[in-house]
Amino acid sequence: MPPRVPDLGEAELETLKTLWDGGPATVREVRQRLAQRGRKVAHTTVLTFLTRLEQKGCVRADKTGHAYRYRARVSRDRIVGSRVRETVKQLFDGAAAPLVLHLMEHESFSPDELAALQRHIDDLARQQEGRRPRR
Amino acid sequence: MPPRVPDLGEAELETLKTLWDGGPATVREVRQRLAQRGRKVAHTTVLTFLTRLEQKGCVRADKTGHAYRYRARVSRDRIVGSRVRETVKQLFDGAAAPLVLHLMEHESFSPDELAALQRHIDDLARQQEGRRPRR
DNA sequence: GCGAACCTACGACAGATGTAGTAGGCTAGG
DNA sequence: CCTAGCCTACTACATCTGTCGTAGGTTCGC
Repeated sequence: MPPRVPDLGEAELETLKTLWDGGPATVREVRQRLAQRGRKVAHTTVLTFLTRLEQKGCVRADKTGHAYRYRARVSRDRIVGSRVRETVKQLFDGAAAPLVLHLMEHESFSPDELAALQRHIDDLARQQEGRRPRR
Repeated sequence: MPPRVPDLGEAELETLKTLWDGGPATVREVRQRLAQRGRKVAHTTVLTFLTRLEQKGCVRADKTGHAYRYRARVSRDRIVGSRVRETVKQLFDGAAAPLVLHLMEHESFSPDELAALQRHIDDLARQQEGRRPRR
């Protein structure tokens, strides 16, 4: 439904993540969260991030007390989905399967993760079988 | 081994792709290939892309005849690998499994692709079994 | 030998992004 | 009340990227 997911810079995304993970917060708080994640920037820099995110429609600012409190207006899923799609498009011509293969070949998985993936893929396969033969 | 994979802009990546896919080429040829992919830009723009890619160490220019011929110096795998890693890091804190799950839930796969993925994942699982129990 | 065609080196420029300083306003404690 | 602190609105600026135009050298056909 939402018209379009705007492009976000790396720092902007990082900022948004602090809101998804820690809930609504003031500039000061966001700054602390960013610092914990290793991004140590000036107070006004954080304000800039938040302001730009607001212009892009990704966060909302509510006056509470003396300071504004910012909260995410787009879900993590939406952003993640669009970024992943973007990557798939750029690197694999839009085909997801090659990316999955790539990941299976170049990244490592714990036994648990592997089992989960197996289960998931089996489910997908079953769904498809159930749909195709059509009786 | 290579020190580092430099950051590439979207257009730069697109340009590199034409070299991977079609082999070494002149500015003129690269321009045509880009046009076919829907990116219609001026001759000098392509030259700029190629020049920047050269500065970043991604392509090499050989004087052949009157015009330079550019060829990729980094493999597609290296670039793809680093981009994927980057994405995984930014969106999933570096864990590949969640991305695979995400893809399985939000993207679609043909029966063939599904089968291939299944095979692949089973292989991985088998490998792990064989390594863990140790006899 | 000349002009047309082509080639590359530079310089430019706008927009996006990361980063920060300044200035002026509001708040709360004394 | 008045001051010390905190808050936000602006402005600024460097870099990176995508896009070109101009200018000057090279080549090739005639």
